[in-house]
Amino acid sequence: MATVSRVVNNNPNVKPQTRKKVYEAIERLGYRPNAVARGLASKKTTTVGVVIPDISNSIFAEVARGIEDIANMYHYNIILCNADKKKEKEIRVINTLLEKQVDGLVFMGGVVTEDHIQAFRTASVPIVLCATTDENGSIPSVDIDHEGAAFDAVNTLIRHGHRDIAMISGTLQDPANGFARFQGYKKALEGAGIEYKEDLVRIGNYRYESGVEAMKYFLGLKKRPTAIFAATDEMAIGAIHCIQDAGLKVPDDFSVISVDNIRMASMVRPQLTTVAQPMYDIGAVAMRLLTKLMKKENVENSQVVLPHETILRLSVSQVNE
Amino acid sequence: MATVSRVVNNNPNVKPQTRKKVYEAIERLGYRPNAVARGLASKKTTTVGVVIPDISNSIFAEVARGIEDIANMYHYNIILCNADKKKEKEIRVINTLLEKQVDGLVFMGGVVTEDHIQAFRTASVPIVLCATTDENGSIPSVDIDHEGAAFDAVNTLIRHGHRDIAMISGTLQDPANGFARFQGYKKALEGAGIEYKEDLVRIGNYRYESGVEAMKYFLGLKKRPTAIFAATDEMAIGAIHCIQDAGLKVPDDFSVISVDNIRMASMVRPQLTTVAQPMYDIGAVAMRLLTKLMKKENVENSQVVLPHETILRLSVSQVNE
DNA sequence: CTGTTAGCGCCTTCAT
DNA sequence: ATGAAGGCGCTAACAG
Repeated sequence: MATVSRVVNNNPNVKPQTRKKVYEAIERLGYRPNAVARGLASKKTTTVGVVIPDISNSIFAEVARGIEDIANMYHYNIILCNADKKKEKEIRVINTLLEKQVDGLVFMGGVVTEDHIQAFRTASVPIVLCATTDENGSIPSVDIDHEGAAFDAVNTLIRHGHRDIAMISGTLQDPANGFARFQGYKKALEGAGIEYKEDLVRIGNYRYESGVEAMKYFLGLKKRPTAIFAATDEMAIGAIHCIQDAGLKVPDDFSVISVDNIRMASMVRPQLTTVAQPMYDIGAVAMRLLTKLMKKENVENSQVVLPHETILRLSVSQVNE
Repeated sequence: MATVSRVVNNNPNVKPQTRKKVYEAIERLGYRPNAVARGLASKKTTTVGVVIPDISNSIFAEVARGIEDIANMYHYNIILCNADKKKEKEIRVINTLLEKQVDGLVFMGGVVTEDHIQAFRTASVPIVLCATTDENGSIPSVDIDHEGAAFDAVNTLIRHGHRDIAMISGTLQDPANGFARFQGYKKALEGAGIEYKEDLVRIGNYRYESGVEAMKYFLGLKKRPTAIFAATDEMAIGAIHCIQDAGLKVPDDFSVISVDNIRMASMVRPQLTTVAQPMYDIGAVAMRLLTKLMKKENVENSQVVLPHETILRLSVSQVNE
């Protein structure tokens, strides 16, 4: 019994011959170790929980791949739980995961509220935020500088001579993808001495359709903007199609730029100019950080901000006077 | 101790007053039940494992949503494991999931080989295949009729007067998305008395880029086809962009049709005509089937085939002579 | 309705 | 290098 345990756990204190015999018996009997019993006895499950806000969002899917590759590398299993963008469900899966005795948790995307912090606080295992942060930075996290990314996006518009720049924003309640990107927009305008006009901002929900809607509104303006900054690629693509469906052209009639660089960004015509966030790396770095935390290694910086990069493609052009 | 167990498990045999007291204590102590210990004692984990071949494929993501909604409805947790389209990894996660004592397993997408069947055979819990089937139909499954879907797609091309119809296929090793769809193509041609020509078929890998490549090849043909049938929407979209980048038009110069109906199909211009598979429903029905199996209810039909439907959009037109 | 008693299958000392 | 024994936290009979 104990010897079998040793063999299964690669404990060196087993005579090679015995080890071989055990393996044979395992094979013959079709023995499969019971991870539940093992977890109970050893108080470790070698699995980490990952809560993903929306499985059908390709950004999170890519982040998840990064998480997973690193997890596998360190021999952790991961159990992914979808939370459907619902706060209530997020809290629920966090608790479920904790009950399942995961050795660590990564919380992806999503707004981190006081209730989340509360749930995290009761956990006895390390937690890292991934592609999101909490406002007061008390929890280890890996993300990009959303405001900076937005700032850069709007600035490339400005450098192309645009001054009438509209924004399709996400909800301002969302500190990262929403509010921070909006702040970046405002600061870029301010930096260029361009007046901020409220009717050049529409709030969308990050998805394609809301990009279409917002653009319809801008097309209806008496004084149309010459460029559109969308908080996400999906909304930007919606805007592009709305423009095209109206018989106008990108970038001739409107330049459009956004933030994310999802796969689809290079699968539209014209290909989308956008500020890329390193999705895979965000996941990978977050998981790496978590492994350190789980091993109680001390980490110097637990609030990591990964660099973004502007990808020039074909949806932005010099403004034509 | 036992009483606490009763209240936590909603056993009715507890005086309401005692129940209340227990809840208070739970609250006060911040007690969180240990699902691992519970699983060991009760021999049930109320979780089902889901292996997803490729988390960044939106089809599987949508199927997963169907699985999840139904799982939640029946109070099962699900643990999603990505397998990266690698057979070896698929087998590994199946075993991991089984070691974790899941109460059931859904295996999504992917080719079901003899090795898979072998792994399934050692399981003592029910398994259902989802968006795939095994060749001899010995395992419960939920899928569409891939051959029929492809047949319908090619037929709508034929009804629009096309006779020079090329196909961008998946690998013929894949029985469902590959071989079956290819068979549907051939049968449709046959049914219309059109000769099958080998150089009108290219093998892709289901992804956008391979659609582009295949289309480049067709554009280079001395006698070009007038219509393209792609085995997946992604490849179809690649083909469309390849056509457009060559200065030609869809559907004026080429009609294109495919199978899947991913979200992106209506997010391209022209919007893609395609044969829709009910992704969410495939997941939902599979999970429902699994719940029945787990409860040992008897099911009449464990090989369910869901209907597909042709969605006419703008990428197919009458052939111009 | 509530408390007592065995395990669930494994890991981990402690002897041998 | 191996075996014996206790216990991980909970559920499931069984008494009372």
